[in-house]
Parts: sequence; structure tokens; C-alpha cells
Amino acid sequence: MAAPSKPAHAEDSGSTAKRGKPTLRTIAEITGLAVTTVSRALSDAPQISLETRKRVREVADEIGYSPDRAAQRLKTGRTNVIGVLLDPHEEILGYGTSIMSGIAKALQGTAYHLIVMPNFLNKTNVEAVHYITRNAMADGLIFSRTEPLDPRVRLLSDLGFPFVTHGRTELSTPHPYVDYDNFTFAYQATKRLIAKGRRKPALISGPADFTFAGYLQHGFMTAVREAGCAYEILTGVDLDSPAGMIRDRVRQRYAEPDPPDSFMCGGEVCALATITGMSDCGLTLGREYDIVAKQTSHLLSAIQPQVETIYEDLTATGEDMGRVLLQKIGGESDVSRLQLLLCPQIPASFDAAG
Amino acid sequence: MAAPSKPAHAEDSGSTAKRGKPTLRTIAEITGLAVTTVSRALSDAPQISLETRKRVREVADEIGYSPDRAAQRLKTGRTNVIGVLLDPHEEILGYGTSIMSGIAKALQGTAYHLIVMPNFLNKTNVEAVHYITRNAMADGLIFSRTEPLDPRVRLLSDLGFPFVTHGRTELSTPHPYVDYDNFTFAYQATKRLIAKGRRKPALISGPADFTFAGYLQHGFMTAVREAGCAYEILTGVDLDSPAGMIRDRVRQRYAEPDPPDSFMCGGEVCALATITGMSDCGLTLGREYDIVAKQTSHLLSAIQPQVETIYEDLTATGEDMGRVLLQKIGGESDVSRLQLLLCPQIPASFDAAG
DNA sequence: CTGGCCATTTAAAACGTTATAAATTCAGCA
DNA sequence: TGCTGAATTTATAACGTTTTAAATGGCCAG
Repeated sequence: MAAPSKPAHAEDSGSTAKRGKPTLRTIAEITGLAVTTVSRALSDAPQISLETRKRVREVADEIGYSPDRAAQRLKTGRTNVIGVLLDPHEEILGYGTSIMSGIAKALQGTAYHLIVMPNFLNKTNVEAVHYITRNAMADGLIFSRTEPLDPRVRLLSDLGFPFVTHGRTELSTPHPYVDYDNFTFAYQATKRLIAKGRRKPALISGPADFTFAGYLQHGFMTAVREAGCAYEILTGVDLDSPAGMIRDRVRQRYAEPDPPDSFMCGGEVCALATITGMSDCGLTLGREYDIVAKQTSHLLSAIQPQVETIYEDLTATGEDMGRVLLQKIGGESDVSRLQLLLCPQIPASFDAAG
Repeated sequence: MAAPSKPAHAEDSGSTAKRGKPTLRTIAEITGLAVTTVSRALSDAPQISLETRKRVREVADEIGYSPDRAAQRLKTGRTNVIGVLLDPHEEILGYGTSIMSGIAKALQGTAYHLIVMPNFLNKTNVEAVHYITRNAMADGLIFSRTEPLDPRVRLLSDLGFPFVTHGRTELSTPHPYVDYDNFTFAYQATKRLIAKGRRKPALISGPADFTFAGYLQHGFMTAVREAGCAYEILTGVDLDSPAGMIRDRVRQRYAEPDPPDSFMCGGEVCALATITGMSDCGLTLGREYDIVAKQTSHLLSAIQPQVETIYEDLTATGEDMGRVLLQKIGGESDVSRLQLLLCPQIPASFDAAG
């Protein structure tokens, strides 16, 4: 445990005084102003004369000043950090990376940093949230896998701690969210299967815990009811199931009587696994059965062009979440402006005949 | 710009004095000791009597004290933050998520947080590194996509700033890294293709910029040379190419004379795209051709069991990188202890006859 | 010339921690 | 008794910023 002191990578070579990282004091000495004035000038306080503000900014730029985040944080209590609760268990292709890319993009140019809080040994997600708020580790929180009565949302709402969820809840207190319209997605996707002449679509839905699973199911049911056709909701597997399990389940289902003739898959992995299972049974996609799936990367349509897909742009979602959270932190109190329901883009091909 | 002051979520209700988040002062008042003593006691300084240390720790635990990171950081100059340079452009399945999960696991229980620095508008990666070191935004850095003469490595080595790369360099200054033995992987994978009776394996390698591409190539070449068979290194595409492009390239290649009869794919997406391309040409995996691929998720083998795969555990890699970086920061100066070459696990099935 | 008011600038304190140097206590011993 | 040194504790200052309250100087009405 050789404890190294302050980082060694800081050249020392000064003409007048010590020359480390420039601080407010450096600028103050150069301009002959007081530290306070410099601080104010840089934050464009109206009480500082326009001329002084300009001069200070110039000097600051010249010497490459950037404020010490630790000091700011200590003084103001604001961390300038946005936390993302990352779930290691994402079967959705590129979920984590895309979302984070998006958030990072929204944070570009702001004072905010993105920090990842993985949900590991932190037993439950609620505990992680508790920990973060108690220790003031971030100014805002972003998380996904939202449940209808999500306890994290409850907690954060109670505390008045800013957050955005990916997905809606059914709680009475409205809160900021960004969500994909999974109802419309499922509805359109299922209608498409029926339009192609399929008479018994099957749904592979999300884990029942999560809100979006309900929307998927609702959209699916609405479409099959409208058409008055048979349907099935595949049991025993969901979008979180590993590919091998979905594959086996599909295969097994086909050994039983009255199998479905098409699938509405909520994800790419699910679609690929389904195709493999069906193919093992000797059935060909586009001939004996069809699939419509949600796509979040560009893999599926490249690998299986036969699958019709509706694209959900997770990077854009992340960007929206970042933006919404910044607004919330910035004081926006009209929650309805902080709720975004992103509309699925239905491909033009969906209008064509089956 | 309604600037909210200090976070509102902090109950106020004190009997004796103000009761906010407990600080060293709180403990000092309770125990009747000086703040300095408390600080020392909590850091287990030998100069504080054992009894005092124990009592202070008890009180600290009781009132749920946790040190203010901002204050520590301001005072010590240490940030207790590990930064990951995340490249949005990862075609490797789950790369970002896996690596980060791993790092987070290694950081569990330490004082370190994981913060993501995406490489976006920060024009080049070197500039991002420059920015991070200049502004002391982290105590250590982790990044991937390492190049033989990686400028980031150069810069950080010069500055003496702790870092770990995923991948090796060819720079003369040794530095901490964690790498997968891609030579052995490629060598074994190619040998396997040849053992299965294939006579003209093709390699789809990584982008030429990156060090690992060279190792892949070297392993591949060693195997084909040993066997004295024909070979091909597919041009125009690499592991970063989108699936659709790889698919088309493979298809196109088969329209030309003397095509390869097997593929060594460095990634799952690549393998899937190759299969699709070949299938478009009417060729069946396992019959007209074979593939051995590197797998980093569990998707490929579930979808295409015909593909023989060698698994690279990216989460474990992340964990190793985290551990190594902590050691480096902790003062370990024997670089050779900070260099890990992870050995591919060759499946037992590779020994069986083709 | 005094007093008051404005615009602008400033000094001092504080955030919570750690480092430096000094103080306190007490035992051992001349 | 008084001195030395070890063991333990403490006061003070500092990190870089923002906040609060106060100071400065100019200008005009009285």
C-alpha cells in the first residue's frame, strides 16, 4: 500500500509564481482583480461590468482555465454528474452502449459527466438508488426496465430527486420518462402478419414485470381481436430468455398440436432464435411462417432480410433521456413537457400486399 | 435558467444542532474528539490509539457516515474515478456492456467509481485523453482498440498517468495491458478448419489499424503454412464492417473463381453475415463449407450450432483490467505483473475428427 | 460639503476533508 | 524535581470555489 501523493504528471515551470493548473486565483493575479470578481465574471453575473467580463473571459481562454469540479461540487452541493443504472442483463443488442452513447451526446457541451452505476452486488435496484441519493453521487438518474409500480420511481419522486425512466409506470404521480410506443409497434407488427395472410400469430413478449410487456401484449391483442383470428402468447420464455431457450421452446411448441403460423418478436435475438427453432423443424421463413420483429441494431435485417422489422433507435432514446433530464434539473416543472412517447416508424413496405 | 440551490431532498430535524449529512465534525462532536483525530482514526492511522479508532468507527457506522468525495478530491487531488474511453462503434456483440460490467465488478468495494467518456465530438481519441488528463478527471484510464503505435499510450506513458489497455502495442515502453491471445485463437481455429478437411480457409480479420488484427493474421498464417494449404485473406471488409457489407462481400467472392472453402471469423456478427452470404449462394454450412469463429456472447452458438466457436469472456477481461489498473494506481511498479495475456479455452470438441 | 444612492468591486467565510506542525500527557530516569 | 522522548491528540492552514456582506468610488440632490 505505497500511497502515492498528488498526481505527478503536472509540469512545474513558472516565471513569476507556481504554475500548476490555472485557477481563479491565477486569473485574478493576471488581471489584478479579486478572485470573487473573476468568479462572478465567468458566470456572467450582471453586477460585473461588461468590460470586465469580457477581459476575464479572454484571459481565462488564453491560459486554458477550466473550473475545478471538486471545488465547485464541494461548495454548491451540485455534482454535475448524471448517473445511469446499468443492468448487466440486457439481451437487447447493443442496449447499454446505444443508450449511453445517446445520453453522452445530450450531455456534450454541458458541465455534466456520465457515470455508470452497475446493479451488481447492490442487491436490489432500489438499494442502489437509495445509496446514490443518500451519498449525493449524482444530480440526476436515468434507468430502464421500468415496472408499472416501480419502487425506484416511488422513492425518487418522494425525495424530489431528478430522474428519467426509459419506460412508463402506472403510478399516479406523473414523472419524466422517454418511452417507445410499444402498443403501436405491436399493433402494427401484428396487423402486418395478418395482412400477409397469417391466421395464428404468436407473441413473444417481455418479462411480465416490466411495463412495456403490457403494451406489447395490448397492441398484439388489439390487432388479433380486430381481425378475429386465433392467437397465442408463448409461455415459458420472454425477451430476456437466452437465445437457446427461446429456440428450444419454439421447437417444442411445434411438436404440439395447432402451432402458430407467425411470430411477433420484440427483439432481434428473439427473432433469430425463433428462426433457428423453426428451421430445426424444417419450416422456412416466408413460406410456412412469417416474423415481424423489433430491431435495435442493423444485424437482423442484414442476416435475415425475410424478417420484416420496425426500428427502434436506442441512441436517439438515450439522447432524449439526457435532454429531458437536463431540463428537469434545470427547473422545468411542467412534467408533461418531460414525457416523450416515441412513435414507431412503420416501413412503407408494410402497406404492400403480403 | 432557474438555478436551484442545494438539493432539497435532505430532511432537517435536529435535536442538538443542525442535522444534515453527517460529516467528520458530527463524529467529532459526538465523541468529543478533534476533527483531525476522527479523520485519522477512520483511516486507521497507527498514531491513533487502537481504542479511539474502534470507538470512532463505531460511531461512524452508527450514524451512517460516509466521506464527502468532493472534499476528499479537492484536498488530495485524487478523484477516485476510473474512466473508460468508450467507442460507440463497437460491432462486437455486447462489448461495451460486458467490459463495463467487468470493470465495475473489479471496482466493487473500492472507493472508485466508473465513469464513461465517450469518444464523440472529441475529435480524436488522443484529444479525449488529453482533455481527461489535463482536467484531472480520473485517476486512471481504460481503453480498447489499441494500435501498435498507439498515440494514447505514448501520451499517457509520458505523463505517468495510470492506464490499462485492452490489447497490446509495439511501443518500446512497456505498459499495463490485458489482452486475449488472438494468435493462439486464430492458430487453433484455423487448424481446426484444416482438420475438418478444408483446403482453403479465408480470414476475415480486424481493421488493419489495430494490433489484434496482426495477431489474428499471424496465427492464421502460421496454421495454413504448417499445413501447406491455400488460403485467402478477405479484402474490403473487416470485423468492423456492418453485417450487410460482409454478407455482400462474401456473396460477391463466391461469384469469382477459386473461392475459399471455409472461414475464420473474428466475431459473431461476422460469422452470421458470412453464413447469410453463403446461404444466398446456395451453400450449406457444415457441408460445402465450415466456419470457426470467436464468440463473445451466447448468441451465435444458439443460433448456428454448426459454427464451432472459441469463447472470449469480455466480462472477465473487464474485471482483469479493473484489477490491474487498481494495482497500478496502488503503486505497483513491476510492469510485468500488470500485463495479462488471456489464454483461449480450446473446446474439447476441437480434438474430435472433422 | 454632506448625505445618499447607484454601480462595481472586494474581503471574509464557508463547504468537508487532509497535511503540517505543534501541543499535551505521561512514563522513565537522572 | 526536571528532563527526554514516546504516544497520542490537537489547532491551523490549505485545496478552489461560491456566497454573504461589506467596501469603494462616483455622482447628484440637498
